[in-house]
Amino acid sequence: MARPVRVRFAPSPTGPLHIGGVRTALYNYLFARQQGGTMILRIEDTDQTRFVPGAEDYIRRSLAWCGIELDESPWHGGPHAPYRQSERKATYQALARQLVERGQAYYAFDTPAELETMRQQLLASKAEHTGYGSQTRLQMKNSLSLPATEVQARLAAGEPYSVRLLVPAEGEVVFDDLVRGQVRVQANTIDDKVLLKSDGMPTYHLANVVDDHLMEISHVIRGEEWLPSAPLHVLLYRAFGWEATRPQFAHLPLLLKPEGEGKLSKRDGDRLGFSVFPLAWDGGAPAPETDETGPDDEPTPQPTGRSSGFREDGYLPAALLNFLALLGWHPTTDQELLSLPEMIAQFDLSRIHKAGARFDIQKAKWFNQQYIKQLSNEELAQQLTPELASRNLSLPPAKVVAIGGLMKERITFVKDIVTDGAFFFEPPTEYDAQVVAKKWNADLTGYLAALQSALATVPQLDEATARELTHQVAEQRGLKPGSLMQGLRVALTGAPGGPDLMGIIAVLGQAEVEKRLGLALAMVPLP
RNA sequence: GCAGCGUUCGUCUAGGGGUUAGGACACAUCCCUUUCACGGAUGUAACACGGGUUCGAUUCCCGUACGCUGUACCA
Repeated sequence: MARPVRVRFAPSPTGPLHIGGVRTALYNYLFARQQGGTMILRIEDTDQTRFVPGAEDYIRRSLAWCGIELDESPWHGGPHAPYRQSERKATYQALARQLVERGQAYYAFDTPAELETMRQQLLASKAEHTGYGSQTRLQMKNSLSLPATEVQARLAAGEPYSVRLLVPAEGEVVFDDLVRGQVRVQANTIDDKVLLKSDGMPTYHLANVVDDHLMEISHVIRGEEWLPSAPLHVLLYRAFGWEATRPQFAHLPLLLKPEGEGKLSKRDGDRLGFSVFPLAWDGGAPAPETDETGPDDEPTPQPTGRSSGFREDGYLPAALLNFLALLGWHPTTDQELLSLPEMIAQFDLSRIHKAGARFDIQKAKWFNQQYIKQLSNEELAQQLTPELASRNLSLPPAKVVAIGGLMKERITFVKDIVTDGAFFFEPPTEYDAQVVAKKWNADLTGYLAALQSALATVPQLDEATARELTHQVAEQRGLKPGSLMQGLRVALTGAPGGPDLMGIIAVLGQAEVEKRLGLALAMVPLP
């Protein structure tokens, strides 16, 4: 029982890594780090027809961006290399053969067309069991139903065959899931699943069980979509005689659509305007999503091959991880802002929720806002600089830092500074109509004009002198500063609200303030 | 259809035989701010339904409904 914790994240390179996959990877990582265990990444690329170039590298870059570190992987290597299933083919074949020899599995010669025909017949006859199993296997073409000589002949002739698991006709499969507790299933409801495909590649079931065993995986933490096949996997461990070291299962709740029914899909992101991928993806057409090919589904729109990602949308990796971690798990306290080390310290498989979690992008935004607020002005400036550069805006570093400080508490994404704080970079093109109507009178224009000429009297315009000057000029004219400030703000920025006015003036600088005052004055519609 | 899993505010969730059922997002109001935001305070809002067990059930059991996942030589 006290065996070293070894967990794995095992994605298929069939397209960009889904955000649900990121959460699965995160939970594995949290558990591994907390237990002082090992985090392994294995590429499950046994379906050559769904292989997408670039997907594997996308997975690597995504996890790296998130800060999910791997101890063993195709890229890091490790004691159980290779970590790509396509490179482990011989192992699966040998083990599958072993199973056949021991009578735990058998050869099947049915063609896909024959299987389909049989399925239709069984469905039509309303048979109790429609799968390929104890009730039906003797009606099929396999080494159980065919004479041994014919089996040998077919094999010798090089006829394509698959290997299927011989599932016991009776009995119950029982196992403990760390999230769901005891799960029990009647063996006769489990199909004789294909283990080895006729192309010589293993199916997920075989490769997964074999690799988890060989790689000494202690805990299988994966999505709930695998729960129905877990009993089959238990049977496989049993057939191999690996029950004693079988990993413990933990099946995670699914990430659901924000509205409506079903798993979160790429379409939801497109429709509702958010990403479901960590990084932007432009590596060609993603493989069709398997969760969208059901017969009742509306036709899947042709994927554009291009999707935005959380990174490009402006999310900080720490915020994304925090948001994701709480979708299905909750610490013992009410604390919601959790750093990675805090999550590692508090993570607990037994506190994972059982029901699926709807994906609410609102909350993700809130997390991002919180994490931006925690950034120092310098850190924020560092993030802001490339954002500015991409829009051909350039400012002295000190001003970028100042702008960051001014805007930090009023943005959700760093790039919001460019839009919400556009006035930092160029004069307003229009002035808030309400304020103009209410506040732009002779008092104000006189004040603005006086302020404009007074600007030259101060050596430099920092926040303190700005405050001094703006108030002084008002008092000289017998006016209360308070009544003038919003007018001044609109004259300078065009907007009725925003960050501290004196801070804005300081960033703008003497020359720019004078220029904008002139601009505003020229606009004032006075009789 | 069959199998498995699930069901606490609109959403993420805490809790658990006796609670004013707690927190967060969102929403609303107020305070702070001569602005806006941040922050603070307050408010609206939930135990799917029906039986049982029990002095007492949202909590335990059974059933129903609903939902999800699976039911591929995809993962």
